[in-house]
Amino acid sequence: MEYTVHKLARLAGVSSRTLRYYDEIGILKPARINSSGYRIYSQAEVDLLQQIMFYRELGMDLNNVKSIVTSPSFDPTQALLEHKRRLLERRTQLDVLIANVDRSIAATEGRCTMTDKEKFEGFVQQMIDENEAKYGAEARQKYGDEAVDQSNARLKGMTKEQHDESARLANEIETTLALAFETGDPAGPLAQKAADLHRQWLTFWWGSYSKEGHAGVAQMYVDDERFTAYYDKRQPGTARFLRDAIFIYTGQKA
Amino acid sequence: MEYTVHKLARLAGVSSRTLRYYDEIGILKPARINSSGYRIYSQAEVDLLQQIMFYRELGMDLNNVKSIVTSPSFDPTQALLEHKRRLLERRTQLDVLIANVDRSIAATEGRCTMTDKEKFEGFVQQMIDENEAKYGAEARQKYGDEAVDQSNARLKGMTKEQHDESARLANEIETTLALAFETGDPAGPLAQKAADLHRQWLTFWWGSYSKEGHAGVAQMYVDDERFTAYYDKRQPGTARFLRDAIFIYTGQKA
DNA sequence: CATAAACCTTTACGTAACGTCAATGTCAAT
DNA sequence: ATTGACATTGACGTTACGTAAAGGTTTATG
Repeated sequence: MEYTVHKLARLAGVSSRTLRYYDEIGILKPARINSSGYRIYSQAEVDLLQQIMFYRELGMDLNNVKSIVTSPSFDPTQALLEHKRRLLERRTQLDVLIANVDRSIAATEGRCTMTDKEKFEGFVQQMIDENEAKYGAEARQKYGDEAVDQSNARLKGMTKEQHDESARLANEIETTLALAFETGDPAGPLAQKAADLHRQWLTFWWGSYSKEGHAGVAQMYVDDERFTAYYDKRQPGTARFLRDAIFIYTGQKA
Repeated sequence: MEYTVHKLARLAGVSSRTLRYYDEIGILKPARINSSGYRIYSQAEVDLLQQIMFYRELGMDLNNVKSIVTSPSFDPTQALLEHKRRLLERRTQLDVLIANVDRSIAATEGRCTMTDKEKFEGFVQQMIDENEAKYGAEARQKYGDEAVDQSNARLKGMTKEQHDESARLANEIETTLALAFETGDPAGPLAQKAADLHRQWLTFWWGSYSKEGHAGVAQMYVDDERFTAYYDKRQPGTARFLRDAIFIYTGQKA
């Protein structure tokens, strides 16, 4: 199937100006130009436009999108998986916002009180998202393939049950950690429970366990922006808090 | 509690430039200016900023936001209820996008085909949103309460409808599954129909769908005695049969 | 066959919501 | 007393298009 600008624009729900602009900045060029100078798009361009729109939906600026989709190592399928991960993240952020608005409604009715900080929960995420959009591409380029390969290899070796178990653990870590963070005490029972869950989770992936390795990973959560972003996505400072808790758990000096 | 620009900015996760701009365009003026010309914000401004940020999150432009929040008939509590409605809408749209990306992944793996139109499902909504943002404020001012009431009714109706739909699906799964079990063939059309119904049912509850999740649940039906008991209550072996059918449906190896 | 409607083209200026200097003043703490 | 972190007001820059102008092409219709 071939499309002119307007046809493709209507299909995708964007303006023809947008497509011309995308051509201008070299992010989406038509398959060919016909004898009258009209832009003609075909299958590959339809799929690429979809990819671009996923990135845009997730708030990435066109410059970044361009550097990703024009990269020779761009893998559409991997990108789709990444889109899905980001969309799910976005949905949990939306849930935080919805919880926020719920509490705000309750507050106006005097059914509860909110601190000023709580009034902006779920919005702050934006900053992190933008940060990810800015540095994410670069980080992917740095660690990308290596990390992907590694995790894929592990994944193949795991049975589905193991996979489920690890997912369950990861989930429990997240919720326990969120609760522990509220207490503010990395030595407290909740934080130590989170650390222990994290040990279990790690043992899954490594097949073995060592206190040194555990502490090392914990430190990495603070040093490596990718992990920091992941753990801090709900509450900034969570990565650091987890590291502190794990240091105490492993008996490491902080 | 009183805030300077920077303090309030950090609290809300925006830049101080943004707050100065909001002052400039008259959308959020500080409570007062101190003797050195500093902007000082207090409680009312914190709450108003939250409102503004909800509108912004939903894609409304500042001009519209201004005309709403500066209107003498602006009702913060009503606005919060409206925010919630819009956020929930936004979430269902996100779910459409997630379903889209799921199908797109399946398509790249050759597990299904997609029309070009389907590739942009969930994006198109944007246009409607923007349209709503443009003319919504005006319409609300004109029809305000009536529209709100209507949408509230729709929400209530929707949830009941959804509830009914899921019950209907569950019922259909049970009968189809019973018939399919008679055939003894988990790859047959009846069993596959049951698997598909089960997918629909699952999508209802999860808001999204993934093969892995589907297969995981299927395995759980066999592993967890509570579920096994439920599905086997009529015919022992039904849980296992359903799992096999779903594994075939999702293309999983049994 | 003409002609209007509905496309397409490039060029170019406009806009929203800030980001980012620059030049300057204020405040708290060492 | 000075340093560093804050504040102020301009003012120009940027992104991702919108919008209009001036014109060529295609297609449907009288």
